[in-house]
Amino acid sequence: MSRPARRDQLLAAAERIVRRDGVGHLTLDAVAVEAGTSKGGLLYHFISREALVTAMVERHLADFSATLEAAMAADPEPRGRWTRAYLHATAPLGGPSDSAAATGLLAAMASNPVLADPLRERYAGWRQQMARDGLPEADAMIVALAADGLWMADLLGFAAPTGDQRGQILARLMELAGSPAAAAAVPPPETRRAEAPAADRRHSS
Amino acid sequence: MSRPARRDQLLAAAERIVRRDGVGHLTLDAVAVEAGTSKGGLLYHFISREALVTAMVERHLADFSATLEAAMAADPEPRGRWTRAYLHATAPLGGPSDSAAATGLLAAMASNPVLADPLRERYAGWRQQMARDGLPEADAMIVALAADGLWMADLLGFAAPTGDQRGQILARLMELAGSPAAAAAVPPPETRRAEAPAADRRHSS
DNA sequence: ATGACTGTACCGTCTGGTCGGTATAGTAAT
DNA sequence: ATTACTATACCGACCAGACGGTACAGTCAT
Repeated sequence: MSRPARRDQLLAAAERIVRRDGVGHLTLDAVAVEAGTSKGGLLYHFISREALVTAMVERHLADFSATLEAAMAADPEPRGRWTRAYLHATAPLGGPSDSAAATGLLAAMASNPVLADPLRERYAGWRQQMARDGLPEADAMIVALAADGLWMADLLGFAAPTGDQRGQILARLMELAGSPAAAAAVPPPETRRAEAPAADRRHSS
Repeated sequence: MSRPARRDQLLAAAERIVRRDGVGHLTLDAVAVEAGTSKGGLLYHFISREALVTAMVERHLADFSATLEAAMAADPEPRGRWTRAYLHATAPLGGPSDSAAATGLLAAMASNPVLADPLRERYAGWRQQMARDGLPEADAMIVALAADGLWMADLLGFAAPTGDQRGQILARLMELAGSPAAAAAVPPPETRRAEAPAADRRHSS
């Protein structure tokens, strides 16, 4: 198997473990078993546990950046474009993004907070971009912060709004982010009939 | 030393470790040393590591509830009172609450996500109260989510806005939460021409 | 003396990491 | 085609230390 493909498999296994069992269970053995390989095999691709966690952070960062830039490119209106893209990438309509999510961040914070530094730097950069987005600064920040809050609620299972309510919140945030279409994009509550109850995934363990 | 006082010291030590070194370093030995006692002494007060983490969660919950209720009692205007109190308790003006913070939540999520269930239940209850707060639901939710986002930024060190900018954001959130005073506190954008660059704002409340 | 509390030695288990070895594929000289 | 050699990918036994937890012997105010 090709080297990058194998690395991806291992990273995916690590993410699955964090999501399913919690950061505390992210051990080399567990990752190896989850990926269907051996600890030796795992350590061949990542020379240490720290290297694995670092790679998880990087992967998460790359995923997020890609989503962000795609959303930017798809938005014709320059004013508030960045803020809307951030909202879209952080808190998508359909609930928690099934992909990398924040497992890397969690893993980093648990073992060594310094490993999350690349993320912190990026974040600081994003904040600066947001200041030049043509929106009242407080409004843009509120949209970003609310997106973060929603993301956290998704991640931790803290009564994250779903379905109809989530749609309304996101529409209102889009409005704050200067989207003229947003107000019209979501019809008033009366028109919208009860949606599918948005994949209720209460994890038990 | 009295029993509850000692317990508090031990919990405080545990919190310090989580904040400083990350959840992964929250071991019985480390907590005992940090608190200036021995593992035996620690285990006398908390029969197991799990009991310690549970107590951390409970402490955090109690702290937060107390702050919340105090803010509620101090607010004469019923409309949006709850939302404003939540904002105040979650994201105080002066930056991250120096007290328990969320270390308990982090510790729980790392070792066993189920331990955070009491928090989840409370949270669900709060959300219900928010729905009966007399505010447009989406607005109330956005305030709460932004508060959560700010709290997270404080906790993880993710470019959390400080000083002047933080003040403006909180004022705008108060406005969204229906506070009539908030709108007056911060003049509209037109009036606010190029402001003094964050002249270290000492928190008044 | 009693009971609340603390210190210390220890146990079994788990964890990150090392290390010697194996299997396979490719290359190139004969 | 055979042989010899090399590089890559992977395996799994093993180790030293850390971990949660137990047992028990103090200590000290009442």
